[in-house]
Amino acid sequence: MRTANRRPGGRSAGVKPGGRAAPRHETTADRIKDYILGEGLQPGDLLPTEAELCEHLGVSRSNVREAVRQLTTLDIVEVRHGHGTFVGNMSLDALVESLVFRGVLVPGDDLRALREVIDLRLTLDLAMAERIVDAFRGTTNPELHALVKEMVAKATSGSPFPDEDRAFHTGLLARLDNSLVGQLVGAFWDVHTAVVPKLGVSVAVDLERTARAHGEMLEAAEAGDPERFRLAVTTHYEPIQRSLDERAK
Amino acid sequence: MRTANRRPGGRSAGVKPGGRAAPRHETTADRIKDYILGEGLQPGDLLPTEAELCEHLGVSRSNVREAVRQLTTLDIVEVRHGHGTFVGNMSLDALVESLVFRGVLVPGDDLRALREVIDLRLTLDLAMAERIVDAFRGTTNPELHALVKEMVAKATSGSPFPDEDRAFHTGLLARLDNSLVGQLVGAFWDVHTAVVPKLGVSVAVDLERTARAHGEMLEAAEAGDPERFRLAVTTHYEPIQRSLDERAK
DNA sequence: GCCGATTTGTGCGTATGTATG
DNA sequence: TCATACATACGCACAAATCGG
Repeated sequence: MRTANRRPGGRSAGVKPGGRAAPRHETTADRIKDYILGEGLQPGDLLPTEAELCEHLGVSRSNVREAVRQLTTLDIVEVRHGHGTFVGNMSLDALVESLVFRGVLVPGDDLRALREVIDLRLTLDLAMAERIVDAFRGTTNPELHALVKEMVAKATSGSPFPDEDRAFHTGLLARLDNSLVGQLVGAFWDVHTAVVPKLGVSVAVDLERTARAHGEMLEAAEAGDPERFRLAVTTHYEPIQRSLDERAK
Repeated sequence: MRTANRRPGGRSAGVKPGGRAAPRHETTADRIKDYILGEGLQPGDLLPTEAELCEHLGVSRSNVREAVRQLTTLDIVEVRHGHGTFVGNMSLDALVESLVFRGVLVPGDDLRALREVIDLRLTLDLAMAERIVDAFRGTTNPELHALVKEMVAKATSGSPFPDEDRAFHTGLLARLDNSLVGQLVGAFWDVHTAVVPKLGVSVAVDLERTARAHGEMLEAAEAGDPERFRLAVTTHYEPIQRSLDERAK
């Protein structure tokens, strides 16, 4: 089922072909986006104050505030209290927040959304295996090895290592010519870490095995062996998937 | 005109451990989300009016409106003018809008974001090949065949077929046990169709070849042949990818 | 088809907290 | 410390849209 009449890309004019009227704050948001594009502003650049935007766009403060709020949600703009409004970094935080809420909303199967997210991470890691090993073949990556070492150390002491885990996976995908994949996987990882505590479930995993699988992935990539890399990826996801499967039934 | 101005003598919530203050509308949005979860509301259910939310949450209407605007952007709630506020259908429209804007923002390489999106669609279609053919093996799917027929007919007459194309791909992935994949691919498709006109590029593709590749994908899936399916997928994306590569040069 | 009740959309004035100089 | 600029927040009045009688 698809959302019938929605206009994801936005529109500069106030009406759409169907004849339906668009709320003013929607068009105001689009006009602010057009302003950013027209001025060629980049992430971090300063935007006009709300008052200036009101005058420039000919709308009220309430209107620009709601438009700015919408753009803030999408990380297209970023507001700092008492300082000003800036162009945002275009992160995928909106996707994260959306998926997190859906993950805790689904009533019947609490873990379905979480399983789907992890399944998608596994799928992408496997699908990118060739490209990753091609990018890492014959290279040395001290920063990634340091992350693995840190993860192993924390695993042996029984403490989790969420930050290193995320940095490792995004570090692997950062070498690709497709930056969207890395950002998506990072977003899915954020969904994972945000949903788990909200569900009140303790997903116990084999920390040491997970940590060592990271090292195996990195070595396989540097050795240029796609098959070994895929095997390490599968091993890496085994603990968390088994933990979820046990809880599901 | 002094009216009841609540004094924040005791802040109930709104401060984060770091000491930094959290904007009120952020906490208001979270409280609305908590209300939805607490009441067990499902997509389409009616929410209290803005006035009732103001009273219930103890904040002003402006604040409620900004919070609702944020939730509207994420498709967590849906507002209908003069009717009411409802729980949204949790689509990935926010992701679409975010990616579309980023796609047109990148200054140097206009088509990079578009190429990444299409590359990701291709990757997901290929990665899901086994599961798709497993789901379709030995089945008959008149509605998908009808879509293919429609696409071929439009292709021979020289007209594009965006709606049928999208419906076909999401229809294939709808059979999977992972609904997130289908929604993601649909979102990427929307990004594609929204970005192309904004960039002012006419991505000329071989319509007939694309249309026939859809039929080949469906038949391969029904025949239970993953390799044939993957080949059809690759053929399907060839025209658009070549068109993009030529433009990128 | 009109009317009125309900609900969201918009504009405006004002007060407050915060960062900068 | 004070002054200025700005974002944040509140409250009200009116406009526009929707639905039911």
